[in-house]
Amino acid sequence: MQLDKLVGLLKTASHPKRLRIMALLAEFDREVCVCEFVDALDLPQYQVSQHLRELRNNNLVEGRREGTWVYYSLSDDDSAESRGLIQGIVKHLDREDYAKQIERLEERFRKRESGKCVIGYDDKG
Amino acid sequence: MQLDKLVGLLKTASHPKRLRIMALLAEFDREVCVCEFVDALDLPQYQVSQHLRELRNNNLVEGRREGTWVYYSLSDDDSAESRGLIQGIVKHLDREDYAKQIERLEERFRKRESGKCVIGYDDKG
DNA sequence: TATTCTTATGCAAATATGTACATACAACTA
DNA sequence: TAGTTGTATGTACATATTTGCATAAGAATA
Repeated sequence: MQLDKLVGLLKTASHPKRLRIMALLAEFDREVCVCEFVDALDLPQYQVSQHLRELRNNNLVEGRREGTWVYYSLSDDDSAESRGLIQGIVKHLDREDYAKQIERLEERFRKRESGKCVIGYDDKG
Repeated sequence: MQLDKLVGLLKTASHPKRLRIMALLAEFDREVCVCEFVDALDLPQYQVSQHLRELRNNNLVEGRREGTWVYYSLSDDDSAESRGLIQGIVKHLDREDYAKQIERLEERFRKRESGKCVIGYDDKG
């Protein structure tokens, strides 16, 4: 990987909220809806979108719109190499450190219907 | 690893100069003198010291003074876990991206006497 | 002690990043 | 078309990081 790209990846990953977003995506290896992140991470919607934009701009995640909802997953377009590195990084994160987030995300997954997200988020103001 | 610690590690690593310093340390798995870094990286001395301080503060490297000279190596005091992560990160760096630095460092190693650094650095102003 | 060499640090200016808010955009539904 | 809900973005402000420079501190040697 080129120096600049590796630096960009690390810089993007080195933020507590973004790291958790990536950890959740890696943990479940499954598409997650924006509103599910809002509830799981307990963040205002604009923050989730901002961090996802940052991750998108650095090719770490990709979004797929389905109607009103947008589902995110770890990027596939990008090299398998950077995906491997991401997995290698987030696996070092203590599970206790985001156990609550995992739990809340699972709770949200249970509320899906036919695998689709059907409810929004609690407004955090 | 705790969230904050992991974030700190990534943040510290996500700088082109520091990443190269760590890559060189990992590449040779050997103590490197400050003045050797100055020549290998072609950076002013104060910058090398500043980055090494940053790396030290985050427990990524440790310095050992021997007379006037100070030798740095990847931290051992710290958990083997973070050392493994560092190795995992720098191995993703294209060798071409710092081949020149490797070459210049090897050149400096050849100038050692009894394994000790005996010359200073070219002043970069 | 004075000098020289290697390394470290404090400070200020420039640059980048994070955060909050308002608001825009997109898609569905009535 | 208007209203509603989910998502995205632009802007402004606060905060952090980077950089360059001057200079200090540590250690050897004359």
